This record gives sequence, C-alpha cells and structure tokens, in this order.
Amino acid sequence: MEYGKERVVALVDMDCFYVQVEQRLNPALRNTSCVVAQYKTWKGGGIIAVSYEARAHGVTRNMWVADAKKLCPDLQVARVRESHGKADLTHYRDASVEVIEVMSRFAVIERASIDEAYMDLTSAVQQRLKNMSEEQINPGLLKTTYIQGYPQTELDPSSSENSVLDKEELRSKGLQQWLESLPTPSSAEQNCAELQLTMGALIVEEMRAAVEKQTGFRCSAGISHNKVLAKLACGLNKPNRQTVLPLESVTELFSSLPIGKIRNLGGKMGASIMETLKVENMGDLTRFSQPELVQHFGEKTG
DNA sequence: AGCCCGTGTGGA
DNA sequence: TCCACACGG
Repeated sequence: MEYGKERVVALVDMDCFYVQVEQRLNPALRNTSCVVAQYKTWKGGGIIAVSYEARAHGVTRNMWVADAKKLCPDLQVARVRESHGKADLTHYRDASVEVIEVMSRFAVIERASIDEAYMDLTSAVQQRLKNMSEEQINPGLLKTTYIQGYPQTELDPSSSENSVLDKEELRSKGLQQWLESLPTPSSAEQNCAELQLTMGALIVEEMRAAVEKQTGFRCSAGISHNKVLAKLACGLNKPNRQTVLPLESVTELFSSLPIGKIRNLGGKMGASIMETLKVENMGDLTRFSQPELVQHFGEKTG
C-alpha cells in the first residue's frame, strides 16, 4: 500500500451537541434559533453551544446571551444545570455514552471528547470488500457523502452550466464522477486506497443513520487516511453531512488552508510556525523536511 | 466575567 | 515521574 494510505480513519463529530440534547428534551426548541448557556448572572450567561439557525444570525460560542439577543431577538436559551454553584455537564455526558454505544457496534471507538470520536475502519473495510460482489457501489447508499475535490471541473468553455448547480447537485455529480473513477470492488483491486475510503464512507453512513435512529442525534463525519485529515474533512460539510478526503485532493486543499485550521495549530503553536518559517498556508509547509520541522518544534510535534 | 475540563506535550 | 502549559470544546 502506498505511503500515507495504509489506514482508513474516520472522525465523527456531533452537530452542536449540547443544543441537540436540549432539543430532544424540549421539542419547542427544535428547528429554532437557540443556544445553551451557563451562569445566568453576568450578561445573561455565557454561550457554550449554538444551533445552526442561530449561527446564521452571527451568534457564536463564548458570546454573552445579552449580546447574542441583539443579533437574534427571538433567540431561545436553554440553561446548563447547576449543582452547587457549578455547571453540571453529566446530562450531556450521559447522552454522549448513548452515542458511543451505538457507534461501538460498527468499530472500535476512540473517544476524543464529549462530542467527537475517532475510529480506525481499516479492518472493517477489508472485511466488507471481501464479501462484496463485483458491481459498482450504489450512489444511493452515500446520500450524505461529499468527495472533496470532486467534481473535477475541466475547463470546458462550451458548457458554463456548472454555475447554476446548487450544492446538492454538485455533491451528487462529484460523487458520481468519483465512483466512476473507481475500480469495481473485485479480486485484486481490494487494496485500492480510494476504494477503501469509499467503503469507509459507506460504513460511516450506516453508523450515522443508526446513531440518529437510536438517539435522535445528528452528526457530521470525515473519512480519510489519518486523524488529522479526517478531522479536517469533517469540518468541510457541516451539519449532518460527511466528507471523504482522498490524498489526491490534499495538495489543492492545503494550498489555501491557513495553518490555524489544522487541529492543535489553532493557537500559539500555529502562530509560532508561521513566524519561524515565514509561511501562511499548510501548502507552504511542504517545502520543509521532517528533520527541519523536528528541530524547530520538537520530536512529536515536528 | 470567559469558565471548566480532558488530553497531550515537553521540560525539570 | 511530575508539573506547567496549551489546545479544543
């Protein structure tokens, strides 16, 4: 197997998880602009989770409720339970366990936080490929899947029709183009990395559907070859969607990706990289060798 | 008045 | 091995 393509790794991230937990409990909050906030006294409390409807009004995490209401006057506010003057998150932890239990039926889960989990799907994928007949994968089984970098827009002056496609049309067109480029899942082709990612996406589609059916909670996911890329992919099409990030699409994605967008590089570490190496984008980093990076930033980080 | 918490890293 | 700090949520 080619270097960097050995594993299939997924990251599943619950969409505005605390909000969903409160919405399940109180149906009046569903499909509305709402937030979860803690500590009522100062400016109405601090916001720790925001529904996507409220985000459309510019409401963000870490905002005061009083400020958020200026942006979104009909904002609904759910409150974090307080025990003895302390915010009590056990409610959300219990909901998290519900989700993890469902996901564990599909793969070994590595819990990364209360609302996200990584999983190595390599062996599950190989199992599924073995048992598959030689037909092309049905796009209908990947209804919420985006393939990053697809459709590849060939510069065709005769058809400027791409500009009128909405997001869903683009998604399905890209998926279709991707599936056509794959070998049929037969015999010798089972170690094709792109085919493996696609099978990973199929498993994650099933997992996410099971999570929603069992718990009522929706999530997004990224499928790629390692944890950093899976995390990055997950953020590309939220909420309630999943994204495959093939290695071939990484170069273009990185070319304009600010370093701070990569997990663990959002703070001082990322700033020091940009400062030390005089770079802005992830693409610029490929100019440096691994020993150079290790020298600057330490064994693990480099 | 940004808190609180889990996790990971690297230096002492 | 422990501790301080950084990061994300």
